Amino acid sequence: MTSTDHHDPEGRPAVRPTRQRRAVAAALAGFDDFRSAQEIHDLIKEQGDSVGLATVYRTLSTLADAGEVDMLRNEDGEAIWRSCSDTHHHHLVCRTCGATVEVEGPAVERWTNAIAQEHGYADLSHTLEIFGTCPACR
Amino acid sequence: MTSTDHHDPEGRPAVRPTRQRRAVAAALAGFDDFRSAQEIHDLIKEQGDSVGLATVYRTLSTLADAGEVDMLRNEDGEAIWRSCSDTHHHHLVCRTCGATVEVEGPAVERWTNAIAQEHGYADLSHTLEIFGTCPACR
DNA sequence: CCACGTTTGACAATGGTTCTCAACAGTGGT
DNA sequence: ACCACTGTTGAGAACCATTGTCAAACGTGG
Repeated sequence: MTSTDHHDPEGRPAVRPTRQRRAVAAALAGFDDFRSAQEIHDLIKEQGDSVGLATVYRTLSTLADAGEVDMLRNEDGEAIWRSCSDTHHHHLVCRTCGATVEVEGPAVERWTNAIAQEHGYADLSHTLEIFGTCPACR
Repeated sequence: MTSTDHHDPEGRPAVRPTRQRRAVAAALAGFDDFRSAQEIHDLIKEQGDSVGLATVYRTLSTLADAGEVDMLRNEDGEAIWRSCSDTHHHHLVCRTCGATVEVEGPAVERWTNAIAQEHGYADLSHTLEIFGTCPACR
């Protein structure tokens, strides 16, 4: 590795700050519930920007890999996204309006780890999402 | 409602025992991990039967509504199915071979209910699935 | 055996997501 | 400022799981 490569000291490939990525970030900053990629794409359009749908998907995936956004699936299996805090947590999502409460469950984390170890499973991941109807939509 | 309608006393529409539904049930009896609708469709073909893919989907949905099979989504958002016991439970699923352990989590159930009530959410449902690598695939 | 409502299957249609690939745009060096 | 080098983008095609359509086939109770 020489001084001419475009990687940072940790070896990650360079990520360029483009107009499109800024637009996606701006859109993400504009809501705090979960939205689909298409909805985010529409939001960007409403903000006067123009970013291709494929780019929205690419950017969201990248951000999710970097841990900067949460991606989860609604009851239909569609991916929905939002920017998130950096601690591991779960969500209580309103089925009707999408209002989201971020919840932590240390007890749950411990429980899943215990169960998995008990059965010899390694390299764990888990999903825990609660769907319901929020007070405003009742 | 007269004696001529084809509904049972509870008002549920009649469900007819057809060759196709028997074939799906037979296929479901043949494995105890989670399979996609397409895989189940293939299994039926291997068993010498022939059932349309749309019918497989319809039958699986019906069985899921009736609580006779579990449907959940893998990490790609695809629906996967298997016959299940009748109590509410969660799953520890091997990412590689699909081996599944059915686990109960009364503590988790209580926790989700408490969290939801605390925030005023009603009409709850929740998903909790653990993915990992089983001992055999390690 | 009949009449009626249910179920099925072949195929089209949907819809979310990813792929393709040529045009474009940051970057670091000169 | 200019260049060469790559990472990035966009339009649209391609994918693929899932659902809709509708006429033909089937199970049921009478």
